[in-house]
Amino acid sequence: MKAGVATVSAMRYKAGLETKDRILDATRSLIAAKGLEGTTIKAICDEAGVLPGSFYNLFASKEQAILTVVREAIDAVDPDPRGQGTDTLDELVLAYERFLEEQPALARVYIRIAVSGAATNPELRGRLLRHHEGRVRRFGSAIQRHAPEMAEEHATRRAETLVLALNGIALHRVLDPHFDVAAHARALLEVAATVG
Amino acid sequence: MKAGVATVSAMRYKAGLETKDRILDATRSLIAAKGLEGTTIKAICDEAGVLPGSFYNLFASKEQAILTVVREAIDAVDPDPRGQGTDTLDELVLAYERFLEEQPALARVYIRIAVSGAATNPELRGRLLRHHEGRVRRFGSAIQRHAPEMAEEHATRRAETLVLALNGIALHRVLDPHFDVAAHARALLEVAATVG
DNA sequence: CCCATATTTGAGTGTTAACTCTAATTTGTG
DNA sequence: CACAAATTAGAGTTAACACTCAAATATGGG
Repeated sequence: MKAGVATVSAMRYKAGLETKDRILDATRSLIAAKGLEGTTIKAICDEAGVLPGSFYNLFASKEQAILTVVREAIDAVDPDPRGQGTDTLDELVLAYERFLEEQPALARVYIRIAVSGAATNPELRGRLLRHHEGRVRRFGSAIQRHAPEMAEEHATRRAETLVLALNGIALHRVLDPHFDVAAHARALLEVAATVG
Repeated sequence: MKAGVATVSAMRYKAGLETKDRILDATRSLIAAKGLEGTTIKAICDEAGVLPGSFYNLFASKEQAILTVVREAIDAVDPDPRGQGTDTLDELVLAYERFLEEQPALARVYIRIAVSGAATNPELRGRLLRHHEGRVRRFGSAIQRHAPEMAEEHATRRAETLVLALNGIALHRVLDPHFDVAAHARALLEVAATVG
């Protein structure tokens, strides 16, 4: 019955599953709104309408709840990581643009964790770097599909530049919620597509 | 003799000035290395070789010390904000590249604060946004100087895309200290310069 | 070298953080 | 509907946090 450090409930009843969802919802919106510093157990429990005892019945630690939300955010950046060879560059950029527009909380979590959490958690940093590399590969092959005459090395470099620029847009969105993500994503796409 | 909330020393002796420098050095490197969460009074004092009483003799609060370092970081991003009409685009990009390479601690402070501190401190967010706008203007006029036939609106948009992309590079540098900033800054410049 | 004042010391304050524990309650199943 | 297990309640523990203060010491102008 013991499962590592703390005993976490097996969640056989639906009440537990609903509570877990409420806690994750609260954690997600708190990280997005206040950052990691403002995301305390008390704040999470207040927002979720739950007491600390219930929290620790479902999560071994505060970090575990946060990491669950972070993994969710990382997964949400790419809509379909398995389909590796069909997306066009336009589709990839548009997908990221939609992610930023439609899931702003997750997008903010992604950026916040990239700069805050990665400093103290090496495993998380590795995960983010691997995720970045995967994204560059996808963008690179989309570029090569669009312009087959381009050398692979050149395409990869251009892909990385593009991904970094998109992250710059996401970063600025954290600072300025009114920032027009769509317009800038398209401006970026225009630049990237024009150059031979 | 009272100066607001707490009484901060007048710093007439050089001992106090040296201590203040050590505290600011410690604060800067701690924010860069561990983020805001890891930057505690105890950590600052240990690193600076000082006791809490000395800290509060020189700073009214922890926030004041952090804001001092943050202002320093914001100022360091632009080498000469007054010279408004002589820099070329190459020089502006190169200057940012050098800032990232030569003052990595300040660069990390800048990025960390942009996503962490700006959430809770509206005044800081406003300052960062104004700073961003100023940078976009400088980049925009450099572009127009280089390509006078370009419409101002178009130049401004391209400038903003470029600044955002550079911030994306700085963001990635926080994640990966081995990241080749120079190569990517130049790749970006190449793309921006090629397009008519 | 005096002495007003700047600076440092270091123990101490109150608060809040994460987390624990036992008892009470709710849930679904045989 | 009974009962075993899951879930919740809520007070309590421990540690770390930002910050204070009175006493001791160092500084440098006169």
